[in-house]
Amino acid sequence: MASSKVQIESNIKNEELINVRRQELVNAAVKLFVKKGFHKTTVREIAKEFGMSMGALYDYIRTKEDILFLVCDHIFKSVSDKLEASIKTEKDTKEKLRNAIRDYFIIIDSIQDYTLLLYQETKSLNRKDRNYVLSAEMELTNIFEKIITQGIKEKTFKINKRTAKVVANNIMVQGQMWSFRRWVAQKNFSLNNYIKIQTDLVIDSIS
Amino acid sequence: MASSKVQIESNIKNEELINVRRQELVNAAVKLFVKKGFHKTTVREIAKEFGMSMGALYDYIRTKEDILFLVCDHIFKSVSDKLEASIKTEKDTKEKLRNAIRDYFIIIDSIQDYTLLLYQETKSLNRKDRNYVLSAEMELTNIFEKIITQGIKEKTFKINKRTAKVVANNIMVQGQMWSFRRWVAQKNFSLNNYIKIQTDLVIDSIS
Amino acid sequence: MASSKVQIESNIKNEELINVRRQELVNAAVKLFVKKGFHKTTVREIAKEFGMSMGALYDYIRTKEDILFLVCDHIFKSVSDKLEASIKTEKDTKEKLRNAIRDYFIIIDSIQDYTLLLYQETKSLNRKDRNYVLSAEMELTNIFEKIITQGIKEKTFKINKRTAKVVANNIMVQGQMWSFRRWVAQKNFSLNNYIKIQTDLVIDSIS
Amino acid sequence: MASSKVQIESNIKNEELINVRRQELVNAAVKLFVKKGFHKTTVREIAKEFGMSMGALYDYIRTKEDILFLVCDHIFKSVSDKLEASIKTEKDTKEKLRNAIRDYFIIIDSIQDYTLLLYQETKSLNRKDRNYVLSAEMELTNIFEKIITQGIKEKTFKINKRTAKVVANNIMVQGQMWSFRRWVAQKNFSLNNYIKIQTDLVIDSIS
DNA sequence: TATGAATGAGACTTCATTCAT
DNA sequence: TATGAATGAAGTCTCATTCAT
Repeated sequence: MASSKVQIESNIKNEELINVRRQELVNAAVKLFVKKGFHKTTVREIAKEFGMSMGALYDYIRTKEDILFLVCDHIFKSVSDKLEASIKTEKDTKEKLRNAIRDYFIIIDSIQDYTLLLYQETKSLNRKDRNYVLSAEMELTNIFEKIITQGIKEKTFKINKRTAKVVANNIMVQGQMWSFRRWVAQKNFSLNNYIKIQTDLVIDSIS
Repeated sequence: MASSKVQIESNIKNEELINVRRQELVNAAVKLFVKKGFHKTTVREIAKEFGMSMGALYDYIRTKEDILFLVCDHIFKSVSDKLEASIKTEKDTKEKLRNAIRDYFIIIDSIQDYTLLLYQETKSLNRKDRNYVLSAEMELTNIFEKIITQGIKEKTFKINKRTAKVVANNIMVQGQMWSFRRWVAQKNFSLNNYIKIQTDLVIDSIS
Repeated sequence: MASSKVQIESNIKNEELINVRRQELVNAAVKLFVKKGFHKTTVREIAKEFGMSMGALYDYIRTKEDILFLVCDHIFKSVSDKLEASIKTEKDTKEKLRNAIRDYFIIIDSIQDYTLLLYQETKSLNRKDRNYVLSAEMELTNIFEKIITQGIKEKTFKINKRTAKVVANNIMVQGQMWSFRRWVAQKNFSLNNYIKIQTDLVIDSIS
Repeated sequence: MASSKVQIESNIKNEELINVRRQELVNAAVKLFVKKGFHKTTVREIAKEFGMSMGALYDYIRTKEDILFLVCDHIFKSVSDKLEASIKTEKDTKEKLRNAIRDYFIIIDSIQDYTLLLYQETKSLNRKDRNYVLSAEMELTNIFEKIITQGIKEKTFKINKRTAKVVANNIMVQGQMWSFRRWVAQKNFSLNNYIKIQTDLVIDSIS
């Protein structure tokens, strides 16, 4: 997996404790960020949800922005881990793509609040952290691109390589669309429905 | 056009003056919002860019959020007006869809900073204003949906009506993708290139 | 006099108001700094003594350190203005030096709390501001050095130029001593007494 | 020697351990205080430099201020011990004064950072500790006063007793001047130079 | 005796909004 | 109608000190 070790400084020496507490912190923060957005959530609220004092919270991070980064990193890893696991299966390429799309959409659906958060607050990160998140996103996109490229080699898909890149990106945003256009997508379709329609459209457009 | 008259209260009686000033205000604000985001832009900065005092600014709005709404409304109307104009031409349906997609993508490209802004800051609006913007967005989507639906009737497109809705939404987000995934889209493709690839994919998937 | 215009940014546009308010601010701050020192005085306390809200206070300065600088600048100017005025009189050189020492010591005595403050808190300034204050101090020292140097030329004083520099500095610190060693100086001597003794010692050592 | 036993409470029973550790503590703290000043140095930093945990540190002191007191006390004793040792020699009085001044200036020079610290941070001590340091300072001054007084009795020096007190204090501050006006003193003179000039001035003024 | 995670009060600073002029 | 000084609540972050282990 990606996992270039996140480096956020901490006053705490016990590394294991850092990991445990940061996980708790992410859980606390995500709940609030989803509800109110990053800017309207105060550190005090996060500390309260975190169940510790403000001082203790700041033993695990340096700035409020660090919390957002931890959250973004966590969300990305959730998707990434699950998707990579699902890819491992042996299937013919077209089937593999169908499955990848399906699994990806299901993952997105299961964490849709997070997805929304990820795409709305990324811009609040500093340059370095934002780049980290973007490159993480790109890794995900590459998974789809690779499958399609393989299909091209096998003559399963009749598009060129550049188009493959566009299609891979389309799949990504169509997944995200399920979250951030939920007012139209989820009002009109069941998840299975939506998956079937989108998958067919994609396959049709490249076969 | 859409334009259910925006209702933001003002101290000023002269309606024409209100409109002129608000347009200036939008221009000032948009520049700053694009650069720094809504939350990190201060009202003082807006007033300065606006070229008036804080007091004067507050004669035209009630809260900072009102400014965001004016901006969002303005952006949406820009897109909407231009797109509706482009639709008016008499062509066969497939050509009409191609043209609509092309024009839409070109509009998006010409105001890509605004697009980004629209999709990142909408959540900072209050419920009422957010719904207004969302419904405006839906109107736009409907333009594409209608063309496709007509194509279905004419047997030009061989998909069903429900799929038409998905395709229309896909077109919308693929246009937006040009802005908010610019780091990959615009790095790899020219606008014309991108338009051609996406249009072909769409047409292929529904023909 | 010195008065290289102090440049501290302000939100306020009316320059005269800035000057008036900053003078009030200095008066408020000095009282507290003298009593509790710079670090132990809170901005809130200063605002209260200042008689305005914290927000208003921060319209006239940028950081707490700016307040310290304004105070230091004000103290220095008080001494400098008064001393330069006293030098203007026409007298023979030895008498001129006696008078300058006397006036300087009297000034120091009249603002001894400030003197103490100046020499204890200067280090809390940033590099630029500290240098400004130090060079202001040096200007003062130069006044004495010049008188002595003139006496040397006139053969009134029989020391060399390098020693003159030391003597000028000695006069400076002996004046300051009246403040920061007050527990011994002021316990044992009246101001007039102290002035006479120190002046005689200086004159004796260079005549 | 002076050394009215310093009384700072400790959790530790083993007195010898206390002394050893406190000496280490002083060494750690002095380095930081000199660099950043008392207020800007955190207890955490001291503990780190000290090489122990925060808890351990607090076994040897009660408050942060205690550390400052230990440091001040240590500095004073360094000067005091060395100076008293140098006085013991048998010489005629004038020579004895010359030697005492020389030795004092040399000591000051060797610990000039400490000197600076002592005179800038003393005010941060509580009343009791501050008085202790001041009286320690006075003991030092007395050394000079006694030599001069003896010279008066022997008719070597032709000033009165009250003036002797002033001269003794002048010597003290002229030594300190070498540190806290170093930007002018040490830029223009070598230590030997400075000592010679100041000593001659003093001797001339009282002979 | 030693560790270091945790506390919590309080510090500095910002900024949307108001209102006397 | 316009100005801009003033408000004051709230935000982020720090740090001396404690205490369970």
